[in-house]
Amino acid sequence: MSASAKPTVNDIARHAGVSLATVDRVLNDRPGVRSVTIERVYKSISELGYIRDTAAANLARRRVYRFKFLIPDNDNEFFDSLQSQIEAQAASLSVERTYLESKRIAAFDSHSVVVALDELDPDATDGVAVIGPETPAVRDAIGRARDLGIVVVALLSDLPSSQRDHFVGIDNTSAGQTAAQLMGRFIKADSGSILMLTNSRLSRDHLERRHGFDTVMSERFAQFTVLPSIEARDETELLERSLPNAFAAWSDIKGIYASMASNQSLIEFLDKQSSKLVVIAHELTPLSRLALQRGIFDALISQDSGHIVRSCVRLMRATSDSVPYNALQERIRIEIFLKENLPPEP
Amino acid sequence: MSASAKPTVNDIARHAGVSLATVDRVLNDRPGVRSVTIERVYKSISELGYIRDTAAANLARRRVYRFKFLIPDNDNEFFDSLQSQIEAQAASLSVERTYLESKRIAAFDSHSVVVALDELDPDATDGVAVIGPETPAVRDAIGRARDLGIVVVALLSDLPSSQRDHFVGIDNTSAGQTAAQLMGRFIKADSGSILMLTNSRLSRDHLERRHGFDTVMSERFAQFTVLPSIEARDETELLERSLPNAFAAWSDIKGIYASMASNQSLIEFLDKQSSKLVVIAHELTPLSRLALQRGIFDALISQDSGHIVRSCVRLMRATSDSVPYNALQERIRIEIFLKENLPPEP
DNA sequence: TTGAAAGCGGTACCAG
DNA sequence: CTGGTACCGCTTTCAA
Repeated sequence: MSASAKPTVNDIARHAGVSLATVDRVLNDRPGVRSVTIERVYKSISELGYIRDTAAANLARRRVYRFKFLIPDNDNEFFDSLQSQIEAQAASLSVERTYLESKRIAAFDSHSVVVALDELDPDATDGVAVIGPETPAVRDAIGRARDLGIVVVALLSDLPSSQRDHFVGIDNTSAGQTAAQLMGRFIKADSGSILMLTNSRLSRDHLERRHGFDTVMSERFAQFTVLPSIEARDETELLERSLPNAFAAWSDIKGIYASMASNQSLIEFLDKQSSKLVVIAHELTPLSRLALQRGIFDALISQDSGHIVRSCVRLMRATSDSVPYNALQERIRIEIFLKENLPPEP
Repeated sequence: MSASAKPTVNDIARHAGVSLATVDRVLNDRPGVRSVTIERVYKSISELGYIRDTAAANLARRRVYRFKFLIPDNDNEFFDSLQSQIEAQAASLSVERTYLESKRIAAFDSHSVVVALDELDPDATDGVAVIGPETPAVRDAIGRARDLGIVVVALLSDLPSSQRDHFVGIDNTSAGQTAAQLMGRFIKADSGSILMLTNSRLSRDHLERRHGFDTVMSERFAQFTVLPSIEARDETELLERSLPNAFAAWSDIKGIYASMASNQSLIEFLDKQSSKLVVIAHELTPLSRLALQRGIFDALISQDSGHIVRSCVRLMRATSDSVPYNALQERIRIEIFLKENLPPEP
């Protein structure tokens, strides 16, 4: 492979005996070129091994990317961390002509997602990343956005029934299985029941986590009973009613799997609890980090919000330019944190 | 913040009442500008909030980056995966005028690292990432390379006594602690001993892992005895001598912590072993993945080779241009893999 | 259907 | 010390 100077558009123009403008037309398959000429240009391209310099192209084109993130506005530390990632990355991305904006929308509310999607100005929006429930209304709104040429990414919770361009988030079934494996091995007792907590029983990610958890528990740790999920849409509810009720109803609770991402009231409850339970929660946040360090939580299943935002951006850019992307790099890992491998505080 | 068009060099030239060339001189602090003028330009820069467009600058400058990776040539799946990552990323990075090269050097050999470093052509090398032992000779060679203007990154195993510009890899003490936590909780027995396996007792990363492991085991799981590390520089040795010897000498081995990254012979040995042990190994590779899936291994402590190579490149580029970088993004995570959260095969 | 030429945001050489 | 100007690799009018 002759590592000599990479060929440029000028080189292929010369080689093909056409002008720069024609090469550009072919490159961007714009109309107005005879097919013979097109052929000739393509031949030169492959003969010289031309690769387009996207940086130069974007410079000349003064291309900008405008992306929007739609995030539920409920009290959830993980959403907050996502939002602050968006803000932090927006600063450095603006140098690359990429503009990020985030908007909080009413949580657990299909309608507000629809409204937000419909409000998008297709002339000022290249892509949108949305966290939302899997309802027909949302599905249709996504369809409308895409028809307008907006790239749509389903964030955290997949929306496979819609025509979203990508899903960015973890495989929640595997996350549930991972939690179960840890739970089963961490509990020392020979039997007992396990409580599962969630925000909304309606969201797909919860369903998947629950399902994954149940599968592994019943296959490998059948000595334990997994109780029905407790749903608490808001924190107070969880603390004041659901948790005490559960512990009153079942006396042999040995572990808690908290699949939601707001752990405030759970931690408060556990602090008052005398017996040590195995607790596995989701997402690394300031609160959960502290709980892990204090030994209140035993493990955390998490996903990297920085990586998630970067992935969204790369995918939206690539899709918007219809260029390929590195699928491997965009796969969000299911991270496990113990006290010992907690990354240093940011 | 007026999100209006970003100011360019032309804007500051006009604003400061000087020419483009002068602005450029100030920007790249080249000599030949009166300090009054410099002041004036800086004033305009900050008043207009100018941010340099690196893509455009690199285009004009025809800047290329040439980086080299020095990797031990012993039989180690993780090094292989690192090398294939380098090759894979080289392809896509060449578009960004970044050229990656990797070279395998004699393993466990301080001298060959020194030779490889001294052979570097400073006119054709912007940076080097090196995996090597922490010896005075290596330290001095790194010093020489840096004096020649080459950016040096210590890879996987830190070389803090040298003047390396960066360390890219995990915190190995924490990795050892993490392994211990899992080991202690996964073993069901109330006592027994734990075997620790390593490649070379001389490398810093091993020492750190061992130390981390010991700390947590003695603090939290004192009911178990951690045996002295077994060092096996090559695979055959481990399989044919060390392992059988160890099991002959200690009958109560309940777990194995394999801190090296070549697991072939360990797996072969375990396959013949009747009693089920808790086995924790390092690095996700084809072999270790299979062992985890088959239940031969219980957990894997790992680091992402793709991330590592990307980090090296970003750090070398930034350092070579003396521009800032995002330290958070460059922190390599200590990943834990169970069968359940194994990423899909590449 | 094609080409010439003027940029995009910077850099760097050559005069003055 | 400072300014003019020709690029870098690619895109995009405007004419022909």
